[in-house]
Amino acid sequence: MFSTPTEASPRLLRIQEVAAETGLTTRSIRYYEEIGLLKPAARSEAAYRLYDADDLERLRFIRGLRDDAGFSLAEIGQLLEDEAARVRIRERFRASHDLAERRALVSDGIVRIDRQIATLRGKIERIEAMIRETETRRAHLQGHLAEIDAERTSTPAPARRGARR
Amino acid sequence: MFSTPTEASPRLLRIQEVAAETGLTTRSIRYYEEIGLLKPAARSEAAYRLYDADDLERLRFIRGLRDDAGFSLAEIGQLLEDEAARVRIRERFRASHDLAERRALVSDGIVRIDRQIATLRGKIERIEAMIRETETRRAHLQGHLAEIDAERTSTPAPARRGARR
DNA sequence: CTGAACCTTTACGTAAACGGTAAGGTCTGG
DNA sequence: CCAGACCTTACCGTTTACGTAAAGGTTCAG
Repeated sequence: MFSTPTEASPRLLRIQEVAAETGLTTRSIRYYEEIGLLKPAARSEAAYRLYDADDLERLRFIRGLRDDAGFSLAEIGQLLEDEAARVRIRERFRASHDLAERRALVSDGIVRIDRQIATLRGKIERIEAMIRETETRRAHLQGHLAEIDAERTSTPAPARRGARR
Repeated sequence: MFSTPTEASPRLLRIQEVAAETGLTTRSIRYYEEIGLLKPAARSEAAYRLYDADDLERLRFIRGLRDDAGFSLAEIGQLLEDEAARVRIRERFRASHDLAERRALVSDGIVRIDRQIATLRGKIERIEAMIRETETRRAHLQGHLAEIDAERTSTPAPARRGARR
């Protein structure tokens, strides 16, 4: 998001390279642009989409949220917030030589990242709650098993008609 | 899944009550049946779907997997495996008075639950990996911030033209 | 015994998240 | 200079996970 302007842009990738790099399809990448998840850093003279390292990172993050965390693209949009805002912020940062403003922009970025982390932690907690419930069911079955075993040791033969010792 | 036959079925619920109880819609519940996620424990004389406590539990679990964990219904189907198998197992359990067979069936149930827990843990690990990556990005921004602050203290005035001390 | 509130199946509609293809412009090696 | 491999927009098709409505049977309180 915030690359210092002293480090000149190393290289811009075209969509197919980005697809190979991120494991997404070109179609998905264009679709994500369509629904406002990200805009390529630039367009070539011939209107080719050109992506920078920030875009790559963002796309990998999107992919993780989709595949690993199981968020819908709508949720991802909320998590990453408005792409328009991102573009504005990025441009303001690159344009600004005012250290105070830069500091504020970077500081803001940290706040947003913290929100993302909190959201991910929330998801983990929900899944952990499910695990606890599942473990309760497991314990229940364990108890059941013990019960059966008790009955078996007291009446080891294939006992017909409930003999409780 | 394994309710002892001595405890008589307390009550069977119709689809709308189940919907209220689980927070699903009747449509979803019927749809889950359609794609083989669960079959109601019984049908009334008039072919009304009738659900027991096991079904409720399963539906709540499905809902958790869908909403909290973000699994697709296909993935949920795999996780819970074939509903046909579930029905078979349930019936074999209810029919069997052979303690050895019962024990085996219950024991099998525990194995399946353990697999479910492992899958959920896997999901948590993937999300934790994402958190770690996000924290790396956060650290990067933090560094950037410190850098700016260093520059600001060395040249407190709105310094034009990079003065590194 | 009737009407309101359930239920059934069947079927068509829809939003999300893409896949595929057409029609055309661009770029690069031989 | 041109073939092959890129890229563009545009549009239609598909799967998933339901929503919604139609046409009819069931249940129960009054």
